[in-house]
Amino acid sequence: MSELPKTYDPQAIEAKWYDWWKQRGFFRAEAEWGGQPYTIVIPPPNVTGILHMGHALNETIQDVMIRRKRMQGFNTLWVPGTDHAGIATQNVVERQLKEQGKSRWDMSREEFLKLVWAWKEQYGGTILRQLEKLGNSCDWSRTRFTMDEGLSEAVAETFVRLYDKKLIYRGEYIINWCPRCETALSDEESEHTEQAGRLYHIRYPVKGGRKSEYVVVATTRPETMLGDTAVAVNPRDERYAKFKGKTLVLPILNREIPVIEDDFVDPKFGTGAVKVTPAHDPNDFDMGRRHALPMINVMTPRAQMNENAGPYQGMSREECRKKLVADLQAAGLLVKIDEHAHAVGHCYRCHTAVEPRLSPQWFVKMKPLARPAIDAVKDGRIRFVPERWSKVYLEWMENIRDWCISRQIWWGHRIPVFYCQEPGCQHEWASKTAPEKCPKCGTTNFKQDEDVLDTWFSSWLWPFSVFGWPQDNPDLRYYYPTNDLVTAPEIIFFWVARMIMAGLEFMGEVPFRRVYLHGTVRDNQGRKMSKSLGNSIDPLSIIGDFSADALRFSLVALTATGQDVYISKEKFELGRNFGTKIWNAARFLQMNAGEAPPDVSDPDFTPELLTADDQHILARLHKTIAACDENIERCRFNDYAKAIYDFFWHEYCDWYVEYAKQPLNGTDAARKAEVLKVMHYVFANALRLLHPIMPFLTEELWQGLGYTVLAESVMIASWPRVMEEEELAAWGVQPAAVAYVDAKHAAIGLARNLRADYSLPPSQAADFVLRPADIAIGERVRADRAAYLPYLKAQKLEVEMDFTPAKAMPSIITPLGTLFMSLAGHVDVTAERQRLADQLQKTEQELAAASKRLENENFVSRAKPDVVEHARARKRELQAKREKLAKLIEALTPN
RNA sequence: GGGCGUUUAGCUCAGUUGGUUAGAGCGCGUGCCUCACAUGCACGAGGUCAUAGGUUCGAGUCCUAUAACGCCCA
Repeated sequence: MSELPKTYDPQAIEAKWYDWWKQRGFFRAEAEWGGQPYTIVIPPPNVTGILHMGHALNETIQDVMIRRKRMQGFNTLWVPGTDHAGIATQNVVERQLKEQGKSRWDMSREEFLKLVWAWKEQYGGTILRQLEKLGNSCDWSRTRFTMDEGLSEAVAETFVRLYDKKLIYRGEYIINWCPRCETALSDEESEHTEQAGRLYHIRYPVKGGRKSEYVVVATTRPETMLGDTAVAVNPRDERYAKFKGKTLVLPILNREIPVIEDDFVDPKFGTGAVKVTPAHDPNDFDMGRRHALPMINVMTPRAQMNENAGPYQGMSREECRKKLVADLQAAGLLVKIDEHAHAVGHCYRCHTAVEPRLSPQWFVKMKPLARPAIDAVKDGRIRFVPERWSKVYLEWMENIRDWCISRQIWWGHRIPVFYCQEPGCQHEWASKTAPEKCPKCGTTNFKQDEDVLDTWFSSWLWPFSVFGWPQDNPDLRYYYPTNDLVTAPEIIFFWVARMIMAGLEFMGEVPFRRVYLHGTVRDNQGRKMSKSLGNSIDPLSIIGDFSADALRFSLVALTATGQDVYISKEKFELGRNFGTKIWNAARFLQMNAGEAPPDVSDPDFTPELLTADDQHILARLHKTIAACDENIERCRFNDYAKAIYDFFWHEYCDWYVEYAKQPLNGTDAARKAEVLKVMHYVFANALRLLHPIMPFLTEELWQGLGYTVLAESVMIASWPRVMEEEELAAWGVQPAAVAYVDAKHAAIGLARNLRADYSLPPSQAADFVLRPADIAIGERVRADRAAYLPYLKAQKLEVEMDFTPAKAMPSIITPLGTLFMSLAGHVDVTAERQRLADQLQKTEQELAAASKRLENENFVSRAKPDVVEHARARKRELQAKREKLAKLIEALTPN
């Protein structure tokens, strides 16, 4: 046991212990070890991702849960990994190609995928290495990637199962199309943002009518009119009754289109007449189907106008809008342009405005999958924390829409559907493995679907695919279902809901019991941290400046359950300062303990040797253990952090360590040994309570203070067990002694106030006399006298049952009795009398309020008995205080 | 348009089942280099708990309405 250095150097220490833990295999878990499992699967970060504060919070919370369960002796497994992030990863590699003046179309699919894999191998693990810096105790030997062989098999398996159950279908529908990524997106991947747009009012003349006969339609997207195949009005809208059955002439293209009637049209919006563009708007698409309208696509996949756009062919959608509006104006067909705010979908990966586009895509029929997943939450098999998120979940699930799972990119799981190319056969089938021939006609002339699957189609299998499903195996049986899922509310729909559906569909069992949704990490002004705003705080730079422990502690302490957290660099001083405090307390203990090995193995305190202060700190420790347990169980991680912070700093350091200095510097060897025993016991337990949130510092001190006699590492030491009052009493911890120390703290506080009232500098000693409230207290204080002196900055403290000051002395009423302060100089009697009179007045006010309450018949008869009793005791206390104050004032009053 | 959240000290936020005198960290003021710690110690100032009603013996806490801010969905 070498001496702890004067200052704590986290950088070297954190790396050292992390490597050691890993090398000792403490993060590992095996099903065959048995016991009760506790499992978490990591929300797999994007393989292109780098660590940000949101991860840091998310990961720290999981690590807190995992580390505590491990210490509690569960067979604890935390599975790490990444997802392949189809679009994002492909974008990264395509950007690289672009820098070389190339595109993926310059090479074969296979060559391109080789490049992506190479990129993944080289850079893809970045975020996982960053998680190690954070201290994550994941079982790295189980690291998974959604494109691994096993996980890919799971994807193919589920696809084929759903395909064969007719829950996956292909069809031509309006989907969200990203013209930059050139792929379909699911509804969830299209993020709506409110934008200042315009509402264009355009005249559509009636065919064969007079010049004054026309219908004015209002649209936010004039360029789509090139694909119009009807104009719709509400059947009950009398303004348009005369146009019923008429044909209009679409301006510019002169296409003849009918006026149709549809209940969908809101007569109050715009002019009450809407253009119908079935190939470019989901609502129009539905109308188009209802009225069997032609569907004309006017754009290319890159959102340029195509051959159906007539004179605008080749223009971008933006250019087309500009030119078209000018042309309409020139033709006198543009009535007006209104300002109009509307929501526009944007690609969640590249933020390009999404183009609703008609195209053949693959979909999962969600309603049948949703039903059991709704029940699982309704009947409590899965609980959300905070509970309110279950409403959000249920609302979405009840109105679920089919999931577009095909993506027109190359990086991802290729859709395992095959098409026979024989003219007479044309068979379509799904297969997990590469087929050799068409199962129907036997030809080898077939081809596989070109598209890949949405990344979330592999992520939704994560809680069981990581354990080797669809292969039955011991891991899967042992670790599934997992226990807790920790994630952010943004991905309830993307991921959480879908995992629940997949778990129930493929495993017949929920994937996890509880979902904890934490808030978003924001900057000091409440803005989301983003690259473009430049307001991000890099967790790694915080680790560099403060330590991973400081990062973890501060983040968790500042984040209330389920609420967003605002942070700035300075806020991490909270954790750093706390770490420093602990470090110094450890040094103090080590300095006093000397070379002797700590006696922590079996706390066998000698009741006669335990002072009230010893008993008090032991009682508080066990209260703190209970608080830590409860708060972690209930996902109140900030309260857990606060409980251990307050105990360590304010109970142990502020009070107990100060009390301990006297016996430690004294000559009573037995007392000294007993105090050291208490300190070690408290410290060894506090380190364990702290370990989940400050793993590195606690390990350094566990080793440094020699607690390895208990366990090789604090990581695998047993989690403290709460002792109830009776058990503590048997141990020598008496409630009366604990109450006495509470009163002592209050009395010392009041005495310090008194010193401050008289502006006594710390250097000036002042002696005190206590007139105790009763004989027993007097005895206690007399025996404990020495403990008061440093706090009171006093030479002596007398205890006199019937003390009457010979001359005027400042005094204060404390729970222990009346405390008098002797001053070297002259006391201003008038000022002292005024001081006491002020206190008397305040007491009178409180007493009046307390009395009034008790005089209320309704209160006495209706409030709970213990509340009434409490109020009575309070009143008696105030009465006694009033009497005492009155006497003190009387004593100062000249006759 | 529908839903959710937030509103408590100068700032950031706790306040759990309605019950004594509403708490913390930071910041601020005053005094301390007290032999573990100035990344520290002691003391202090600072609150009509967003507003208006209601329920109750009793409301920061429950109900209703309003306002402001934020988020999600359409």
